[in-house]
Amino acid sequence: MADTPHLYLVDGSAYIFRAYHRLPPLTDPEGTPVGAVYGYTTMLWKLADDLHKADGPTHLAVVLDKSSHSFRNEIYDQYKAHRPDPPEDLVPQFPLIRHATRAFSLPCIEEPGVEADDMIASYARVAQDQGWNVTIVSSDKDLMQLVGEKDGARIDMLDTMKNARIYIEEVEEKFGVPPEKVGDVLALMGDSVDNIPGIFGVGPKTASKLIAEHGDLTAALDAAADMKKSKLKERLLEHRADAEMSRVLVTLREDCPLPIALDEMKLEGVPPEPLAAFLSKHGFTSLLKRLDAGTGSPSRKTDLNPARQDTPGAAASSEGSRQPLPDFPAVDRSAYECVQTIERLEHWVERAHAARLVAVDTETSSLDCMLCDLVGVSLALGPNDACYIPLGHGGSDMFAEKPQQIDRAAALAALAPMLASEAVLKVFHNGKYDLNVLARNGVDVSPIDDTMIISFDLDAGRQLDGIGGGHGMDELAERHLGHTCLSFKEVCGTGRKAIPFGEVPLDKATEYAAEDADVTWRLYQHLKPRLATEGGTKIYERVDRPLVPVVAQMERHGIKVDRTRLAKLSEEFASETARLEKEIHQIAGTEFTVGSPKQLGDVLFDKLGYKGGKKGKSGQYSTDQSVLERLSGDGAEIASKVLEWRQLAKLKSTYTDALQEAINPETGRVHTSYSLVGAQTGRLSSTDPNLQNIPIRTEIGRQIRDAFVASEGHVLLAADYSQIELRLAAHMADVPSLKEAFANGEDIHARTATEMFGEVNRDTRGRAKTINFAILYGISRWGLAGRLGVQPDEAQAMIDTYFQRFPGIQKYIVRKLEEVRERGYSETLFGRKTWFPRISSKNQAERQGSERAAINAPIQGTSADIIKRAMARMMPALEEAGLAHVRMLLQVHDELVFELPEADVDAASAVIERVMAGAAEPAVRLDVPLGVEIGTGTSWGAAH
DNA sequence: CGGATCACG
DNA sequence: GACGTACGTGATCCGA
Repeated sequence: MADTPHLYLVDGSAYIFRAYHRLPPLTDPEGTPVGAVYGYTTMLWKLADDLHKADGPTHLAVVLDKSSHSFRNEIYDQYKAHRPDPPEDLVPQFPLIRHATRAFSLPCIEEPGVEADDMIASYARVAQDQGWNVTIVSSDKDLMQLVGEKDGARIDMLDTMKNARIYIEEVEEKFGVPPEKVGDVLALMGDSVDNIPGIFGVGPKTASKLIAEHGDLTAALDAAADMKKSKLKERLLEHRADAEMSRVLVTLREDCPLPIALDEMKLEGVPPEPLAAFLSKHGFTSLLKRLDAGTGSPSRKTDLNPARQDTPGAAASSEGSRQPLPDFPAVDRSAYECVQTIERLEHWVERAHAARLVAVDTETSSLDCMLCDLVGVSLALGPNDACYIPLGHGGSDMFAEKPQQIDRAAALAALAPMLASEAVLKVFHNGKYDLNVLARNGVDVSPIDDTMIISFDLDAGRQLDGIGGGHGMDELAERHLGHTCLSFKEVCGTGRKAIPFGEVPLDKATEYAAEDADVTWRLYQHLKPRLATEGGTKIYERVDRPLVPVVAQMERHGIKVDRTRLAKLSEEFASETARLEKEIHQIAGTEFTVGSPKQLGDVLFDKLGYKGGKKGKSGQYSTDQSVLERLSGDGAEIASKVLEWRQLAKLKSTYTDALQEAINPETGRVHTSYSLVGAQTGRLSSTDPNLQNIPIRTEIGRQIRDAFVASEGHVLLAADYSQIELRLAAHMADVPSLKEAFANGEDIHARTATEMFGEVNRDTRGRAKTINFAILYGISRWGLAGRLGVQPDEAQAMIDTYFQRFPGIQKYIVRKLEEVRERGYSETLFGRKTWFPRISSKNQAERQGSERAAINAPIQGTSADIIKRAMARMMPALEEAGLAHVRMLLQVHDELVFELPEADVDAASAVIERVMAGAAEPAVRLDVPLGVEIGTGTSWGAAH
């Protein structure tokens, strides 16, 4: 219905509180905190920009809380009584919210003595009664009471942070009752933030159950009398009055006087001048750019900007730390050159030498850099000053004429000296990929910089909800340059219609490929200076940058696997799983898919009637290992058979089958791909295939390690850091007794057991080990209790003892958390930052999760830094010792795997041990020695 | 495509 | 007995 008006009511006050806690603390050029305001501004922009879109606003108003006093205080003097003062750096942002609203020329409603919720309810109802649709921009649970439809006019809600519409189903999902009953549920459960009492001891679960069962609040309270004796019954009876008063407090007033008329909320367009002034005053440069670049302002009839997909969080986080941008012209793809003659190529190479800095990108026939063919190379020397050199286009149709392009070998020969020249810096985005492709084509590249890694070293962890915090080029272009890159899909299509890049016509290919180089060049100009101003230089230059060529080479080496052995294992696993499956079906008395947790749960707990089935939030019984082990312990034979089936099925599909598939036909080896930006803490991650999770913990799984073998005449050497994270914890938290234990080469878990329990035996050592790990991961009494199989208060006593024996640990945890809360990030000993945007979240689970991660990150991250430094130094050290032929193949977080001639084992072991043990120095002097354990064998399994 | 499960440090 | 319980990853399967 195009002509049905659609009113958007923005709950401004609630938004800024939420934005404040979810966005990083930014300041504008004058030093005023503006993080929440930035989020607010981007939200208004997006809303205003949706004018004329389906379901977008035709009318819009912002509603703010003017004062905290309302009719509710008359009813209940404790209403909102214990609310803490807003944080110091949020206070100056309140007036700015008004300024921002005015800058968009939007009406802003605030009435003394009336809460925003009531005002929103009143406007929503009036509009709905006129037949308008209404969207309330908020996620406040109180407002969910309003959701629904009347005479075809609909009220819904929009949570802009989650970009989610909230309609009847969503409300029912949250409360278990329809919107009109939400008030009854709220009245029972109360609200600690607003200090609404509800009924003590009743939370959302119980509340919604009671209302769903009895219909409404009064009925539920009445029913209490007939309940059987329980705590709940007592409480319902005793606190009935509280609940009834709460019911009034949570009821929204829908009859507030309306200060402005609905018609005045009509959204027609946003005049650009006041908005520009506001954006510029507060340093919101990316928005300002969009305003200038677009057709003027948001919500003009032409859709203003294609580059509007970043979330407030992501945009804000970079906005706040942004350098003033050199004034680059907008990307103009028509400016790019397609280089088709050797003369033109030589011209570009010459210019690259003169510029001494060139952004480079390669295009290939597939995403696997160990299998693909090189299809073209692009270069960029400045904004819009970029070219594409096609080298492998056409050819799928043998009869069609290939487009004109330089002979690949000739072109690479022309490029190679420049790519290898120490005098020309080559900038890539994810250079490891390009390095591998070029190396496979006989071209070495050095020196290089990498914008993906720079972004990671600056902004790891800064994203919220995994949105907008990645380090991919398209994402960074949006975030930092306000530019939308041509997508690969647009160029190559998708699904069955997809074509390889080599079949893309040259004009389109040039636009896509040269743009990538151009954007890389621009990102480099933007990100590189930030390293210096934001303290990222050390970690980038000393740790991550040198690692790129090293890891690239490891990937190219690959590792040999014994295909025959894997195939044999696959067969064994297959026949065993088949046998087990039959037995399982027999016991169950029905054929079902054993691999389906859902079906399995129904069989175990419904059909066979086993007790203790717990359903998770998906409404499905949990059938994980711990559950099955319990059932098996209780004598359920089917459970132990399923466990065995699962283990074998997992090993077969994930390892023995998949690893055979992963053997590269050209090299006969398996080449994983390491991500240098995969883990927030700075660890590497491994994919396609993941070689960092090859089984070792069970005997049957360990057979898979035996299939990783050395080539003829060689052995594999595995070098492990022993207990590196605990050693680092001892150093970083400065715990004398632990440091001493490591210095003396003691068994650290035994030492902990002595300190904690007074004696060492298998039991106390095991407990001590669990506690040691619990400390590294951030601890809760419940978590520890679960692991140790004791009661939470007993676990708490152990934690207390631990902290008493090692007071440095507790001080360290407190200090680190304070630091992260204040600065927003944690730091490793080598200066690697990990950001924790949720560290002060109001959501307890979210906040505590961040706290645990923040305690762990410096330790896990420092360990990652150390092994990375060892890796970067390893080959030069081996070469110096005349061991250049030793090949470093794998890294598994605290382990390095090498392949070498058997005769060199002793010499190489000495070098490897020395490099690994000394990897922290000289940058960091550790108070504990780094222990390294080395083993060798013809297989990886044997090397342990 | 998300959830459940399970492999590793 | 409200909330949800250890940190960091990636691959596979099922089922909507």
